[in-house]
Amino acid sequence: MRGASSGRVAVVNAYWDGKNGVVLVSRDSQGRRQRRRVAAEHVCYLRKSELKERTERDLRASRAIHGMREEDSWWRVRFKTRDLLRKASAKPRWPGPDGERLSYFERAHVEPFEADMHPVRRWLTDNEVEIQRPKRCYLDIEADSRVSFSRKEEARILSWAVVDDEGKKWSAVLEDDDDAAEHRLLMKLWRLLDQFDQVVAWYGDGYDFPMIRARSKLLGIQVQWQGWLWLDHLELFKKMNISASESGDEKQSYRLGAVSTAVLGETKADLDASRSWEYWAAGGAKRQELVDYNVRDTDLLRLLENATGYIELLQVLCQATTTFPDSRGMNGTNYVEGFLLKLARGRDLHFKTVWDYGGRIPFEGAYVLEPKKGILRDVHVCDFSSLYPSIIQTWNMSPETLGPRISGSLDGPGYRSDQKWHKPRPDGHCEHPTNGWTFTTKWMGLLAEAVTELKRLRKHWNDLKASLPPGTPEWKEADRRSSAYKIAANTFYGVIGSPFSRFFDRVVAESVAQGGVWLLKLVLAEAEHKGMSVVFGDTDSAFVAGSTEKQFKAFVDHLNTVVFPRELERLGCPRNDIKLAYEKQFDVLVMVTKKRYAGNFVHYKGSRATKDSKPEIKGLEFKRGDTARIARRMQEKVIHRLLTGDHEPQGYLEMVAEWRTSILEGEIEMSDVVLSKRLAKGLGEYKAKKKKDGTDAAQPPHVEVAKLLQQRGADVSEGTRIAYVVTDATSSPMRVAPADDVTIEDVDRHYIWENLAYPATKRVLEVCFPAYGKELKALGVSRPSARRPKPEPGSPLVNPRAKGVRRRKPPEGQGTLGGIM
DNA sequence: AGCTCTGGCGACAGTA
DNA sequence: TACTGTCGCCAG
Repeated sequence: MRGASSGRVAVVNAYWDGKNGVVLVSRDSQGRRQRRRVAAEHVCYLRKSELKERTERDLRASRAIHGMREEDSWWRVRFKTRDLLRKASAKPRWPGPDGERLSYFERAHVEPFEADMHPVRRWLTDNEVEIQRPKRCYLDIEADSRVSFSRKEEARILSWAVVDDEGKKWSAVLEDDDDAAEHRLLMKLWRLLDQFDQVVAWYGDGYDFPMIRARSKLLGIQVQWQGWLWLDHLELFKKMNISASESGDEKQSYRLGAVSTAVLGETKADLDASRSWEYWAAGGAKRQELVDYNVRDTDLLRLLENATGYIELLQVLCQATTTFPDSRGMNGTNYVEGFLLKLARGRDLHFKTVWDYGGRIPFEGAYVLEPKKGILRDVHVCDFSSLYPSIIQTWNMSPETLGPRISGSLDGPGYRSDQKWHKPRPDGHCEHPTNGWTFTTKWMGLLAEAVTELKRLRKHWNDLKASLPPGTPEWKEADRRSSAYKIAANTFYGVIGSPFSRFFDRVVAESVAQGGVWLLKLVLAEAEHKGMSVVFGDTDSAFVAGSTEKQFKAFVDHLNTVVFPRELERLGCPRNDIKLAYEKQFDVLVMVTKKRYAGNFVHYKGSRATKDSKPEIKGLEFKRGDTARIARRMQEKVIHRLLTGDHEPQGYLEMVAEWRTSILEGEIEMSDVVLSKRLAKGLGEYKAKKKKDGTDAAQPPHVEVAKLLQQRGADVSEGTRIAYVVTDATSSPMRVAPADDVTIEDVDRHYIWENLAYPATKRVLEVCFPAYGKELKALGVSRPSARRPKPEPGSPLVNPRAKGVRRRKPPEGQGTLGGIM
């Protein structure tokens, strides 16, 4: 075993027992699970220079203290329990006799560092540790469907299925509807799980995990819950897939069925799980159907992992950051902490205590250029490779490398806003280009080192991606992995900017972002200087027209070899990791607004686009999961036509007019018009505004619908997607209904056209054909207005059949939406 | 053991 | 009709 020979301890899991022990779980060379208990260390660090003799004496004499020892310029003070440590270091809930809310250490004028650190993280940090690959299984359970989700703990578990990595399957089903049978069912599950370390379930954190935990407790089954790595596959999928998914279709639903269809082309077993009880109660073949369904569903998780590799990716990330691959391991603050604390060992560095959230401290972020809108030809795009990580490296930015500020604005009475003060830059420091802060160059900062490894991994997948034709499945796979490392690398910056993190440093975070603003503006200015035309830029990318491919390549080279080195040297940067890359060219680019555009590739990093290459679409409704499908389809159609080079407005007006008629009069499917939005918080947390007359104002439609669903006992916890339709948009607030409550006949057709379907397409056409604004606008009106004179019968722009009037059936066998569906 | 960040668009409810 | 505040989702 590698762990043993290199003096490292290999662990597959570890947990705190809640008192004074940390339990280490390992796999020995035969693959057997071993448990070992070590002491939990409840520790904080105090600066020697801050600790007064009197306080030191107090601490030594205190019965709360286990002991203290010197470590370089720090005192490491070990408390007997975590509670005692918290008492000494956290702000007390109530004021003391003097009316002040001060902790013991605050009163002693010494700042405790890392006091809140979890005992497991403490152990992982202080020891040479290797995170082992867990034995993984996938789990899914079926429970009594008669019990509403909100009372799910009262539902009896009917069956479970477990599948391992190789596809070996286990399952069991409830024998009788009583506690003894359920007890047997769960005992079988726990005995099986005992051979695994990691349990993966879809929406596990929201359903399966709390469920088996609650039922086991209820039935008196004692298990050491923390002995497993519980991983919610859905949450992981969302985190990793968000930047890889192509259209809003993929985001509309994260139900397992929808995701597996999108990723695997495979549909969930055909069984209505909301009637699980009936299947079970019927017994015999019906009951077996339920079990088969349960097993197949579980196996989908394994197949999904085979197709995406996301769990493997998490494994890689966790091993690199000394973090366990469970749901918490996905958390950025957590794995960044793991990585940085390890890196800080032996550097005489410790980090602040974060018992409580210190409050938001906002800072300035990236620069987004107002785009040139409409149809643009031959646009070249360059972008900085891993911009924020490179900035961190180049200026050696890190909380502990921050030096003095040497310039700033002279604001106050008597000064103009552009007047600045300056001091000379001290030796051994480099200078931020715009905010006056300096960073030492005498040693390498923690952040810079951390970022280097992630950049290396990302480069590997990016190189592969660039060698493949854009849009192909291999390209997408490489893109997915490269995105995951990008997410991780950018997380380091994000965590520095997060007040929840012990590494939070507003100055450093803002310096990173503003370094990016300065660099991007350098590029834009240079392009203008070279006579090119800048059409857009966002954070780390510049969109430029008026250049040939060769010229643009030379332009990028010039920046890399002349401009950046010159400017960075002027600022005293110790190194230059800034690299601009020629990313792609579009022959047609439809620019709608900031962050919303569609482009047709000529090439991507030199790889020529093929017939099968899909266009790049960003930010538009097509990409969004909270839009109506009909809006996405229409917009997609228009975008594709525009990108093929058909820029004749008349054809588009006709196409829109046809769609308009179809939507107002033809047949539409519910799935075309359903809206689906996530509850971003619990229902009670939404702002409840009062109207001027003192009555309650309406909340957003999806929240109103969620309130209704809650009354029926449905799951409306944070994160739930609420599917709804608008049944009458003429009233304010609009009348809405849960999608499952109504049929297409109940949906407000004018609303569909005027608000759901057309606007997304209209905005695209408006920027492309500004001369046709009037016509495009007129097409958007369908509802007869009481104010307007009654339209002539047969007028092309007004639907003669108001809502509720029976519609004629469309001709047999004809697509109703002009063939777009 | 709850929490990467900022910038930005568009939908709605409500006000003036 | 223009504007404000809240919300969700997306770009980077």
